[in-house]
Amino acid sequence: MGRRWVLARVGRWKANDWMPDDKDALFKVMNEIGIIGQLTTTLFEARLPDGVLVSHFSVINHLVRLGDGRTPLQLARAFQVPKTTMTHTLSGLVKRGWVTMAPNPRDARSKQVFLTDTGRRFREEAIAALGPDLVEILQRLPLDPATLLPGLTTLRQVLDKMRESHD
Amino acid sequence: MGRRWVLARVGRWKANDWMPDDKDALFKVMNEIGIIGQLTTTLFEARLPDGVLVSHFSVINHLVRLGDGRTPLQLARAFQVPKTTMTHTLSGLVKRGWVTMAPNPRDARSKQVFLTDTGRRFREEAIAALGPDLVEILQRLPLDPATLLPGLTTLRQVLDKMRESHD
DNA sequence: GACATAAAGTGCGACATCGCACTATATAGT
DNA sequence: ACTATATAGTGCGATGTCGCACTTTATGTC
Repeated sequence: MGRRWVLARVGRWKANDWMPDDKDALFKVMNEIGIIGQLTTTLFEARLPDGVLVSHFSVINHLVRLGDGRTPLQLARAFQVPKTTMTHTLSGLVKRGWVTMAPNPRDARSKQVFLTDTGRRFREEAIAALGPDLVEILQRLPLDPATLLPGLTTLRQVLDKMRESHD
Repeated sequence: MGRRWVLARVGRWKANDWMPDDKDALFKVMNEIGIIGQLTTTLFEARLPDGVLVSHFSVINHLVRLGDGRTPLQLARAFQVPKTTMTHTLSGLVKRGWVTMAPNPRDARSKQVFLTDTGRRFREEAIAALGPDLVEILQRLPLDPATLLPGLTTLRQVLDKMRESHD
């Protein structure tokens, strides 16, 4: 189990004691996002079968939505993880019978990843298992999550672009 | 190095093919948040000295802001990590000379964590090193980050409350 | 005060992440 | 075609995260 740190757990900063307002606000936003991401991962992972990680679900989900037959490297790039990490994650999926690996007829260096029926079923069940939590959050949340989406998407796109232009 | 997965890297879902609108929106929000958290961690860690993690900065920052003399367990709770993880993180801080550990005079089972001058200086430098990135993000971001803050804070509070009431 | 129970910290082992280096294959330049 | 370079995948080792169990000390009960 890797993961789970955040810039600084525990909210509330005295604004402006070391940063101008806008930098301070951005830092706080990133901080809150880190915490929420941490809590979300923990929450979701608690709903998955023992030993199954968000990484496993994410890959299966990706294959269901965008189509299987992808190569491991394509998946590694899609998730922005090193290819060694993807090798490891895929080996777990193979072990559980959720995907199969086949040689890529177009390129003998490469492989293709295919979903199995069991794999698709795992995704359905994981989504169903998460449902009640989403409902509970929605019940407690005094705002429409859709209102947050545009701003977050914009922020993500900015960060993505920066990553591209920097490395 | 632990962590770094997100519900599903790669944006764009066909809305509504498996979830009602509001659940779908919430899922997307959590997804974006996971990705942003991942990118933020990577970005910040690239600005820290080699081998220094966000966890190290977070603990030092916490001690500077809320005062040192805390016990390891208090810190573990503040960051929502197991106490073994905090032991490990603190040992790294001691090794680098950024904190010292002293027996707690109030409770012989326990210790207290104190900042050193070097530790405070590390924090200053880390913040300074992150500054240019924050500026660049602000320049590229076509919105005021402060507008995102209330919604995110609300969402975090809801998730925090749920965690309390569930375990 | 003696004793059961709880709490603080840590050693250890399991496992995830990821950099490095290596093999096998593809592609480019001549 | 031949050779140099680049790319796909994986083994290995280092390190972070975290559950379990253990030691030491505190607290609560009689």
